[in-house]
Amino acid sequence: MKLNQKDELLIVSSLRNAGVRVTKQRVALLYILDKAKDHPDAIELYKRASDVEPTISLATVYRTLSVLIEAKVVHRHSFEGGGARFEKAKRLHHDHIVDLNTGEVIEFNSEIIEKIQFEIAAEMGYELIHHKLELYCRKIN
Amino acid sequence: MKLNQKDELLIVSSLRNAGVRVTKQRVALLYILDKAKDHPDAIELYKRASDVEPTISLATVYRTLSVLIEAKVVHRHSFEGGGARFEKAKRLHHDHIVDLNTGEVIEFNSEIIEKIQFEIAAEMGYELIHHKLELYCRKIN
DNA sequence: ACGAAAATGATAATCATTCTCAAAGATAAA
DNA sequence: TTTATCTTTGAGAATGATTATCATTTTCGT
Repeated sequence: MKLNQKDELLIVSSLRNAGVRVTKQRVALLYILDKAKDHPDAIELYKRASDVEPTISLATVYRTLSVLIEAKVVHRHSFEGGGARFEKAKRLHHDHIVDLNTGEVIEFNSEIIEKIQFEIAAEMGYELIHHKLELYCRKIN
Repeated sequence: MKLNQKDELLIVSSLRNAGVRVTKQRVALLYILDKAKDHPDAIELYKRASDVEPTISLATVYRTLSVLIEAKVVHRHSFEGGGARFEKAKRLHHDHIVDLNTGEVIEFNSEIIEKIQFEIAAEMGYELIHHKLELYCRKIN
């Protein structure tokens, strides 16, 4: 699969903006992450990115993920019962519901919880930098 | 180190209560978990349990942890930047603040957040089974 | 105490992730 | 655009955590 010029420009400027060198492997991976509607693991990202840029290797997928996480462009998750999964950072923060039956991951966000978290951290003498909230659930019915 | 008879009886009945067979290795590990004030990883538990029961192996530490987690007697955590860490389940649920500078883990709990979580899950058509909330913080001052 | 079923230690195997290093590629300056 | 420097890459080896294997030992209801 080939990515169009408009997508390519956006991705390239994201990378520049993140202060990292632009390579075709990085463009392919970030493109795939941007397009993903789920939360893939490293192997799955490798497969998908290989379709765009066959010269990418698994080592580079891991290296690039580390770089993008460092630059806060990508988030790493380690939900129960499995390896690390990744997603491109979005404008607004969100947390996750994990369906214990299907493994599906759904996003949600709660202003109230976010606010209380800040208060709790402050009360205990801490500045909240970031957080993770995972709700492990089963579908009703 | 040797554990006294009172401790031993308590641990043995915990194991019986959890519906698992009682072995000296399991007693040693659960004793160590019960005594721990921190959140050790498997190797650290292996070291500490070896002191009580030198015949225990690392494989048995992992196996027993799985058994105790299945029985809901132990919780597994995977905080950012490190392997799995374990703690004995307590009466009341709690969440964790992770000090990004020291790695120290502090427990807290918030009735309000717990309540909102249930509401959010219900709103989205899910039954909340359990959850994980981790606040990554830095000490103020 | 007996016997079926389960747990154990030692070690091999697996799995995800990181490291190594020579070659290729990206960037900035000329 | 050519060059010089510094970074990134692929391939595969290495690592580290966790799980599986299997012969032997232990548990526990009878």
